[in-house]
Amino acid sequence: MKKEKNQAYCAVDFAFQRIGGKYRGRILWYLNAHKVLRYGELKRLLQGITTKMLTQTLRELEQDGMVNRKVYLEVPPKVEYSLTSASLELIPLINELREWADRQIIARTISGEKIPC
Amino acid sequence: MKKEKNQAYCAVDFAFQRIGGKYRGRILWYLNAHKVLRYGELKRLLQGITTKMLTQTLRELEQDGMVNRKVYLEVPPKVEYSLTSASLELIPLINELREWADRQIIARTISGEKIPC
DNA sequence: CGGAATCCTCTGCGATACTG
DNA sequence: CAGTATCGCAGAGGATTCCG
Repeated sequence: MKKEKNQAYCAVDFAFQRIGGKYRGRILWYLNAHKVLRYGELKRLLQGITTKMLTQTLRELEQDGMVNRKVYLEVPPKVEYSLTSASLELIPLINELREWADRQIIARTISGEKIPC
Repeated sequence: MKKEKNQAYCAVDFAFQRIGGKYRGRILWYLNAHKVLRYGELKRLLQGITTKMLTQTLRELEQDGMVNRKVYLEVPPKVEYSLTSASLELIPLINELREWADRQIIARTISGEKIPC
């Protein structure tokens, strides 16, 4: 049976369905920073992600029109991922989210916490 | 054992941990639109949410410094929720996310889909 | 009115092994 | 290299009942 993403109740939900989840945000972020990334490069950047989750997340992003997947018919195989026009529009927003988060983290880091990356 | 929110790997993750999840986005959005909402008003707006999830999500948002919780010592009880300075900074971003989503939805609605709210 | 307490289901995600 | 295929679990989220 096909997995149906349950209907969003409103636009806010629709947006979060597309950028939420454990890795989506970072994948989009890395793809923007590097413009084009191969599967293995993404895997290295995402440090510790399993092939299952990476593949699954990339396929979902692709279905949502958030990434382009370009397959080169070579041996060994080569697949490149990049942002689409839709996800590119999102980058400035994700960047602002990141800056907001940075400010929050700094405000709390007086007590010692530190967050890498 | 206390539930520890696992450390964010980067600022992008930190942000999504605070606004992700099934209801957080809409709760923040509604709180902004109405400025102040009582527990029951939120419950009505969120249509179908259980008391468990609403209470739990509100408590997490409170711990994260994303909402204020004001208890009135009356009978019957009265509790009001509102945004904090931290979450207020997020509103313009959420609004842009919403507008982005609207554009995506319209682009797909040629095929008939419709999303309320 | 604004929850708390249980119990239960489902699924996001991880670990591991295999492949064209 | 870029995946696919299984198995398994913890935790997100739901349904229901009770309470000051």
